[in-house]
Amino acid sequence: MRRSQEDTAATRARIVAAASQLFRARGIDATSVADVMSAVGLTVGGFYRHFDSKEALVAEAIDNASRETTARHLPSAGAGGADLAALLDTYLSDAHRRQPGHGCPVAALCSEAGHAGKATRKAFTGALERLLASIGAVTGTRAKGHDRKAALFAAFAAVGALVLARATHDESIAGELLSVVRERLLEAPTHRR
Amino acid sequence: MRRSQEDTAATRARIVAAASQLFRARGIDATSVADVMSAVGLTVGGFYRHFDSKEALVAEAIDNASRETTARHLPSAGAGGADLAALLDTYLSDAHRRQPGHGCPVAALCSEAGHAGKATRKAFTGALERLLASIGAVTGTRAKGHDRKAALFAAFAAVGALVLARATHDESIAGELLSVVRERLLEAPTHRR
DNA sequence: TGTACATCAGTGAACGCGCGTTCACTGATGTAC
DNA sequence: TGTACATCAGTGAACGCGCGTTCACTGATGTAC
Repeated sequence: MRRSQEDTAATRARIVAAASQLFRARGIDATSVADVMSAVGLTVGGFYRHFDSKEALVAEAIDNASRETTARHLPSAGAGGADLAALLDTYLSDAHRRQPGHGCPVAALCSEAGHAGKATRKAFTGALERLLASIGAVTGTRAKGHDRKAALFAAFAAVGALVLARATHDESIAGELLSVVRERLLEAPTHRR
Repeated sequence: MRRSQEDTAATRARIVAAASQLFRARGIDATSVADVMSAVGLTVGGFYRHFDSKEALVAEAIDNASRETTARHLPSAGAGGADLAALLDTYLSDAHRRQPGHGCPVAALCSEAGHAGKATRKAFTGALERLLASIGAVTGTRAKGHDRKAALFAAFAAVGALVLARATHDESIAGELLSVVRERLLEAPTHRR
């Protein structure tokens, strides 16, 4: 039966939110359209009233996750008060490692997105650009040369360590990877205030 | 028809080699058993004379790729003559970025392996341990504290940058990621001889 | 060394299954008068 | 404001397809005597 415009918009948003979480947590291929719809309490058939294809949902889910996590990790972006070390510490937290479904989509989908379709890759590239822009916002847009490179270097190490820590299901290795990057950030702070 | 023992062993090795390349290049899910077998010039049916399941092949293919790339990147491992900067420079080369099928399996499968079965995750963890051991071999097994952490940090940054560079199909971003890490390695060498 | 037979690598077709997508249908919502 | 009708969100079943795996069969290889 037909629903009101508000209900329709709300349902669409719930589909994107559920997809966004499931894709990050279980992977894109491993999550079916039926999985997403039943997570929202609906049946598969209705999906195509909201999206043209699964890939359209994937692209929107990645974009949504990217905006959401950026806003969460950079509450004061632009104000210049953000701290790279603090941001990376959140990024490298056990909570982030254990809950990929609520975390950075770039880390969650990095090796899978490359094998996907054009729309998915485009959305992933957008998410990556937003991540790099976040580093820029934290180090200051005027920071160039060594400062900015050091910040990017630290960010890559953080993403790399998080991804590898998640991929191995050996808790001791996972813990070591993250703590090495954390300690290194404390030992040699990579940005100056 | 039955084949000689040598032929059988050779066929098995060719299956592993083809699988190893295809899984890294296209992804595990995106590569079917039929794809692998036809790459070797055989039909699907014969596959199960060599392996119990697709996952058994995946595990062996990851292990094979790991040993192969480690041997290639660390020809003088143990002799103490290897150079971390040189190793990372090879790792960050355009050739490595463009040919994931012949490169590091850890970088190629990092976000996909975590969603796979137990045997796959075990093989991936083994490959990761071998990668970390390589860093240890290059920095010297006796190196502890800051030196070793700096080396691991650099390695994570290299893996992270490579994976992200491959995931985006924006050539300019991809190139920037790798060059930032390369420059950073030259600016502030992360290991002492 | 020669012979008879069991083994088994590889073929090609078939299997059940889950996937993305489509479709006829229902009935509340939105719109035109 | 009220009425008649077009719209369309959601259902539930069906579709074609590709997947991993199985199986009867073939014929060269390996083995027992």
